[in-house]
Amino acid sequence: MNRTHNNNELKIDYVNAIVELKGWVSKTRNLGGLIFIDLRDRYGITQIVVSPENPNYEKAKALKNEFVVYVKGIVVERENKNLTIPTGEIEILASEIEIINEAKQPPIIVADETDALEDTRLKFRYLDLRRPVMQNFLMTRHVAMQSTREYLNSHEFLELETPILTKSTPEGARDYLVPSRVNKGSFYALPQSPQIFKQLFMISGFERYYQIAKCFRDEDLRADRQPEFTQIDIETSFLTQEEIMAMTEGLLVKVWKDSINVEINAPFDVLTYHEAVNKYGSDKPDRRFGMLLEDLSEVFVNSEFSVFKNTVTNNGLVKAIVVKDSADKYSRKDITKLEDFAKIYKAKGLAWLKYQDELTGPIAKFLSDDEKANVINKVSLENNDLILFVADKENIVHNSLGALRVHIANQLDLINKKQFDFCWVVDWPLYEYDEEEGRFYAAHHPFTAPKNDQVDNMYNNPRECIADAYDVVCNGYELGGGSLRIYNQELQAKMFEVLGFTPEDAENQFGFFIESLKYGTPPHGGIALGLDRMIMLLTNTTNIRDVIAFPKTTSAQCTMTEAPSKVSTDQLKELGVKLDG
RNA sequence: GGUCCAGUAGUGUAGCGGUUAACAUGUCGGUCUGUCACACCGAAGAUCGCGGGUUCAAUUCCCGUCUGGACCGCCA
Repeated sequence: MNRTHNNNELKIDYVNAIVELKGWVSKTRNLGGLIFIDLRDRYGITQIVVSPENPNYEKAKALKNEFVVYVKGIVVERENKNLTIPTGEIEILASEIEIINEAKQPPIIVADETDALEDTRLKFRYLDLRRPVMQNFLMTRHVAMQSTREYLNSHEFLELETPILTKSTPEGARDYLVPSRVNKGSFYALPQSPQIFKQLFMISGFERYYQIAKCFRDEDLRADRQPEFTQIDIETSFLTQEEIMAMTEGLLVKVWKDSINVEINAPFDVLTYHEAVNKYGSDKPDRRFGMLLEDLSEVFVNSEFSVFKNTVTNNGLVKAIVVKDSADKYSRKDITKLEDFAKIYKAKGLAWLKYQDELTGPIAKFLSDDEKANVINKVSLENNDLILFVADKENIVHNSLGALRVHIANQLDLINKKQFDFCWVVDWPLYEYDEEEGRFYAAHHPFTAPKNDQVDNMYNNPRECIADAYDVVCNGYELGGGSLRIYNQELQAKMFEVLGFTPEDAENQFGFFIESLKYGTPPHGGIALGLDRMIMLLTNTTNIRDVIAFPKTTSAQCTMTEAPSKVSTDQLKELGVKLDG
């Protein structure tokens, strides 16, 4: 009782073959006399037909959705063909039907167009994953992973593993902690990324490493963020930034080709961090549409309009985006909604003008004729354009206008959803300054090297110091990021010093690593690509849960297993852990 | 930590200060030999998330809470 074919295999040239199939009952259509059964497996659907004179007729009548069945029969050409499925020209005249297993009525419709909400789908994920769309997402994931391995293997990379139980570090995301039974009071941390280990592989002389690595970060979730996620983690010795970027491009070209048969063009455009932020208001710009940020600060230095003028004189910026040919599409009420949207990003307000023969809008009366002419000129305003201004501190201007730009592009359907726009964002600042804590943080991570000519800036002028760091961006998603690493022990120690570590702190947290740098460390660098986001792009979904087999909800729970869950007091006692209340 | 949206038969939605709580789909029964979202006829199926309050009366209004989702903060 084995199967001879899968349910997507049998075409017109199999007519008269005796075949045996297995699968799930996807749908039955009982016409009173004739019964049609759609038999589904992961490959596709085959139609079974049973007529009243067939000895299996009663059995066929009893079949319900999601029963697992075995069918033996002869392939025949259909009277009425269904050309929308690959097997639609044939059907199986059943000579034997065996119910392998029955099924309860499923809580969700097992078909591409399910009617269930995500809540229900996640609770019955094993049924949700029977749906062909979901199977395709995970199959694409499989192909992308194998394609990645093929590419990296053929470029002399070694797939090496690193520990899941490792050491907590204070920098970066919150750690998931695992109590140690053998060492009561001590904790392992799950890795946020294998960063230090992959650098140690370089020190060990492996030269080219990769790992499809699970990473864990105990931070709040988003549509594109899960607490455990997968990175394609790569590290190389002796390569330049340009070489690493070219290698990454080659990988992405192959993955896109193998997974969805799309040719993407390499090399990708390269933007500096400053260009990206200034033009797009984002360090991960979506370049599939225009509406770039325009700096109009100079126009308003001496303006009568005090809101703009004061912002400029207080080191803020006045920037704007122009929504082409859309003044008539946005009512005052609509613009108020846009303003509310901008306020989410801390903008104090959203000023606007419409150009309909002349500039109109609430702020028009505050602007001189010169200023109006300057605005029109500077951003090449045309009739029926809408211009939206944010005047604020630099990062607020960029954040709010950057988000608004994407928001409006979605509203007006300006984005070609079939397009893949890749670019690199390079020359990142080495540090970020935290106003509240009055200290510098590593913008990337504390092992990122400053550019060669920036070593002095590292401690003399940290705000301006540029790193050898690069992000690869696709359609507004940060697909991956990497850097050349510090391979000089003194420089690494200096880095910790600028970050506010005492020598003792540095020794406690990273002593083994600083020590390792002393034994002949090759220049090295790498990149990590977010596999889940990559699959989102490949499958054109906007929900990371769709491309992860068993994901968590936004409150970091699994509704199916109900993890996380309480544990027994015995278990806690064994670990030496006491609960607070 | 914060803001916003949602929670009503198995599933997805509608609805309303007083209802026999509606529709679709699924389920069950019936008719039907070429369907492929089969069609048609009929039936069953609801603690209106949970707790409290207002009211003569709450599924409906208010407060709290839980769950799901989107976003801000957070994510070296």
